[in-house]
Amino acid sequence: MAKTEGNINTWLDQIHNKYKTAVSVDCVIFGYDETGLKVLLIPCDMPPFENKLSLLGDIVHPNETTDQAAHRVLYKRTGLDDIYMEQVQVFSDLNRHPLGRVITVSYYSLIKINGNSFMELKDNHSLQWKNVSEINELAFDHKIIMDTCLERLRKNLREHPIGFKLLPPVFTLQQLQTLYEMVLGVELDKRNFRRKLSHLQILKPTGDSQKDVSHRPAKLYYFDQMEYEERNINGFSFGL
Amino acid sequence: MAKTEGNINTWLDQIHNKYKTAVSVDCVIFGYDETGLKVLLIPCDMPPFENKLSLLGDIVHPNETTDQAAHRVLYKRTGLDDIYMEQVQVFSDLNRHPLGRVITVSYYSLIKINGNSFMELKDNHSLQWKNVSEINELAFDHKIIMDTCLERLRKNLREHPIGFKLLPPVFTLQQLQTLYEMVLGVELDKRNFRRKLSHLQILKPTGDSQKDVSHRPAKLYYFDQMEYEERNINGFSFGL
DNA sequence: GCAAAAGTGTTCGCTCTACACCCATGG
DNA sequence: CCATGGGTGTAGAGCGAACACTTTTGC
Repeated sequence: MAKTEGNINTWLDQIHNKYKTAVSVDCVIFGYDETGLKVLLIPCDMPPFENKLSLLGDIVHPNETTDQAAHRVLYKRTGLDDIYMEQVQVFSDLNRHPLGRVITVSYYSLIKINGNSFMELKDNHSLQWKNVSEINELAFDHKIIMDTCLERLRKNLREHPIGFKLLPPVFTLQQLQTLYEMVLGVELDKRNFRRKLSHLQILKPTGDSQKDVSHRPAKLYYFDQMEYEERNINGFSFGL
Repeated sequence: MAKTEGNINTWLDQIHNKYKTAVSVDCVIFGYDETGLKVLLIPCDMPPFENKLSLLGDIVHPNETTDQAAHRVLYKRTGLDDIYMEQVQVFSDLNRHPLGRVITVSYYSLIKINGNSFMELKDNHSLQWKNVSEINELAFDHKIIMDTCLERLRKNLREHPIGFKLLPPVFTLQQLQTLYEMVLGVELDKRNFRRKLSHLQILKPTGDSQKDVSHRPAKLYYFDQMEYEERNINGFSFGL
């Protein structure tokens, strides 16, 4: 795009001087294990929040979109790319950041805690997974951001097949049901849950079963993305 | 919030110098009349888009949130406040604005075209309503923004009772049905539509009927917001 | 053989869908 | 009395909810 006329070209300069605003992204990185839904947090070193935890975020660089910034933050901290991410909402309260005007774009992402060894790979000595239910306060307005993203996650979990993104590539039906129950905070009927999934035809058995369990071993399944996309051109509802 | 340490305080200054970014809002203002769903547009005077129409937008001021900026834009152009508005999505492509980096937050709002006399009241000589179906291109990336907001509107129209916000305060069931059909692009069964609304119990008859029509006059209804809020603590689906 | 979790069918009520005729008014 | 849109009921199919017992494995 051409930057043409000089007098128009002063426009952005004026804006930068008059309206000093920084733009950041904040990532609510959800993970899941058998103890519940977790969020990846880091200690905050900025006054007055020195003793609080905060979400992972950064200023948006001049040569990247906010989506790219969010992926960059995630990659830098975890070494993971190709991760499901969704833009949620802008937070722009005037005093949300102690150092001045920072408008932030929030994202949530879903990653598999187990099966990813990033915990050892990156400079994440201070990163920690914290159970969502145990998070009472965070630095800045990050608690509100987290709650907003959690609501969005719950809504999307009911409308789209994204729950699998929190589980290992191969899982049992019971694991999947427990995930839904924990994230949505509801109890589900085992038979109804299985019938619904079986009807959707988006899970495929691997042929394998659990090993080394002291009870009847459960069959293992994987989510068939191709099958889903062919079958659900116009989306569907989980209706859970 | 305290701006404390000097060395930390330089942080935002550095950011402003290094990451020159402006933040704007763009409003997709939907209106509706019997000819269809419309969007309020204004001619663009910025090269290279001089002959195109654009959405209504503005830079976010230092003393306002993006929500407030969106309401300000709407009020300044139409004289209307207390209007339904919803934040939709951030657009941040690097070259979306010819004068430099402008990250924009998109909103849509719903207003009643008839029954509002703002067309004469404000400096809107150049504002125009344009049918959504007739909009093929807009300045900047505004067509994409409009399409995104339209999708969001359609989704919300199915999940929440917001259709009334596009109609006069008092309307017939046929008007309401036609609105749904036009915005969603589907045909609805008259009897099923009426049964569903009657079951929801959120429309109340005014007791009046249409006047001066050369056929049986239709009863007039209004949307009872209070009734809805009491009845639907956890929301509901229109399921259309 | 016992503990522990896996796996499996049926009934009931509700909601969605499809569909056709009489009614009230103005001219 | 005719033209125009307003207004109404019913039957069938599909979906969600509730509910209990048998199976397979490890120890």
